Amino acid sequence: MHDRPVRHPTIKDVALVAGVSPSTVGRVIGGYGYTSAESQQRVLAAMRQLGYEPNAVARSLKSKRTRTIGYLLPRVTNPFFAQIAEGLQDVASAHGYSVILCSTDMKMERTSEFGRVLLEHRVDGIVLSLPGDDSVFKLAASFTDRGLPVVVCHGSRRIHGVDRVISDHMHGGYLAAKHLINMGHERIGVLAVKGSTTSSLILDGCRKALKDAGVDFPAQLTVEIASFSEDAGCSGARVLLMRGCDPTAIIASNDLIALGALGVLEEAGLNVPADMSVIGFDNTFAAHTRPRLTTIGISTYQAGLIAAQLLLDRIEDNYRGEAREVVLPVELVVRGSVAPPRRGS
Amino acid sequence: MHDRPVRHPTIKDVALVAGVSPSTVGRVIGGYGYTSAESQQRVLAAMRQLGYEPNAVARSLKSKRTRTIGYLLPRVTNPFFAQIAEGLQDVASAHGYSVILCSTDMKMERTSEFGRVLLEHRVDGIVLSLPGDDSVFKLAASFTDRGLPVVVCHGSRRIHGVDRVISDHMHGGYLAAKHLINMGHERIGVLAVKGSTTSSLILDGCRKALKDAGVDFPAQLTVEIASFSEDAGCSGARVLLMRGCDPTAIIASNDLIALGALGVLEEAGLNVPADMSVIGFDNTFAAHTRPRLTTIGISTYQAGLIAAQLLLDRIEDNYRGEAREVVLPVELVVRGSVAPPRRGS
DNA sequence: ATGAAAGCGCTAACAA
DNA sequence: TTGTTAGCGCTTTCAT
Repeated sequence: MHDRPVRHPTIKDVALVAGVSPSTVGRVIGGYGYTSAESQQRVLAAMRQLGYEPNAVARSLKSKRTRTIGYLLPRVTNPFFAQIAEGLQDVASAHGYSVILCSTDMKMERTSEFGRVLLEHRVDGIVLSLPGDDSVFKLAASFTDRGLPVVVCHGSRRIHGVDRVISDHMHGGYLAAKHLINMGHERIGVLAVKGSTTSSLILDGCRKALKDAGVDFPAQLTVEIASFSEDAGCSGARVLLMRGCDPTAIIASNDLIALGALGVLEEAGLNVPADMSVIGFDNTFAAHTRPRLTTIGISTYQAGLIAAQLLLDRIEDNYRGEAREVVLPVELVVRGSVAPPRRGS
Repeated sequence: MHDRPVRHPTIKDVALVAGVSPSTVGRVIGGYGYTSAESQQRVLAAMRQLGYEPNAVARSLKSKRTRTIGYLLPRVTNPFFAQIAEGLQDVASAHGYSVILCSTDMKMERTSEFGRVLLEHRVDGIVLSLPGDDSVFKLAASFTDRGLPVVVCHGSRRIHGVDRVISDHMHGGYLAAKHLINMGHERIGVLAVKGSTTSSLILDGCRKALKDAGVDFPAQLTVEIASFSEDAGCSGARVLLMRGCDPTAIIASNDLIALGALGVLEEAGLNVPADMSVIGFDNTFAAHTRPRLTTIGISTYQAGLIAAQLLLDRIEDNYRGEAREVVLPVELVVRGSVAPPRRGS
């Protein structure tokens, strides 16, 4: 119980036990240089006997590489980012890298604090999934200035000189609107998050689909909401219902928002999809709602994998060209929240 | 663009610019020993001028503390663990610690690999949220053997000499069953995960409530399922329906399982809660389903906070006594998936 | 109040 | 093939 930290055996201890010099031990462990079969056996035996674990800290000090990457995100509890994190981590650990989690809770102060810590820890690279306000640019600069590779994975706008993985949100918006139009809808409300690049791309997509179909899209049908949250979805849906523009369908900027809308519609005595169709976005919660949400599927896990890959390319110096941009395809996932509009409405 | 890693300024560079010795710079940064106001000013100015960031790696090598903790969990994409992670990280970062995320995907091999990496990285402590099979004991021992503090946060059984934070699952089972009994239910099916301590505690709680009420609880009403997943919930619900024991309510071992059951019931043409009541467990998805799930609320975020606190106590040597166990209270969260059983059924 | 110097554990250039 | 040595950036003891 009262076992105070046992000193870890060092390369020197191993050398002593094996009866060779520390550098020979180093060579065996590192697998470089020449070592006789005999030395190898003895070193290996000594390592096992002592339970030797190489000290990554000392190694990093020497090599100036920590085999550690930082992931800055709004909140891990949002499945969208958790899935990215999972992807990141899978690739990272397959390459012997560890991931430091930095869930910023969208607080500016915490974010820059995390930035400082990551810098001090001398991480080898950073993945960013943060909303695209100006502070992100400064943050990213604080990394790139020091030659640290950065990859943006969803969230912010393009940052000069930084690799980026995103999804084709505009096409997502297009697909959603198209689907509704095909079902016969003509008055489609959109819940868009104010200041969000993602939302404005979705809107662009919707506009294109509506224009292609020759359907009108008055400004009234777009409601600006404060955030990508269920609460914001509630308020947004209420506003939309009260505007009197009489929509027969709603496109939300993410599933959480759609969830809020679903609740409000239920309260209002409207049946989904009979009285009102709803389309979500991102496919995080869509399978779990009732009715199940028709939504736009985003390959978040995949995005995480690719982001890690791009980052490792830079870290291991396998790529040093211009900033790359990977745009992942999205897909319409049809479930049960869309139906043709009621006749005469 | 082609900015290859710029060398970080060191304490020596700062010393040179400030016109003092490296040790003086060290004293100013570390805030120990004596330094004249004048030196302080010059050092601070030099630091700012050079954009100096202390090197945590070098610091750790010297101090033998990395201010880093590891979190081993099954999957970040499970909100239950994501919430714990969030809590952990909040406390950790408030104390200047970073969290290394180790999402094991429940693969034994990956788990021990992560263990090795954490050991090599010389983390100061470890939080474990892993299922309680025998491998966890070995894993935990590999840490404690080296004097590394470990805290278990949900998941496994008690590990000798290791602090632990859990929730009162048994009482949760009791509350769930009691609630159903109060509504008039007498044949309550339980979906229990095979080999899970949590599930067996929930079962114990149910048994107690049923016994208190003098209600029979034949073995048939308990279905063993393979995992805490939606799929397992589906299969479990199907089995339960086919057994002919005619339950009027179901208690699931977590919300995800309940979700699966909800789907199966819907397919079977059964209305929830009119034809069948359902109670979830853990309150991760409950608010988002339709009907909204009545469930047992677990304070996961809180658990993360406390786990981090216990761990930091050990790390900073503020506590060195016997293993502690914190049992968090649970609560019944009433939503819309429970109603009295149909008359005559 | 400040500087010089040793050493944390490892790597790597050089010597033997 | 192996050993010796210097040094990564920082902390800290010991002199000054």
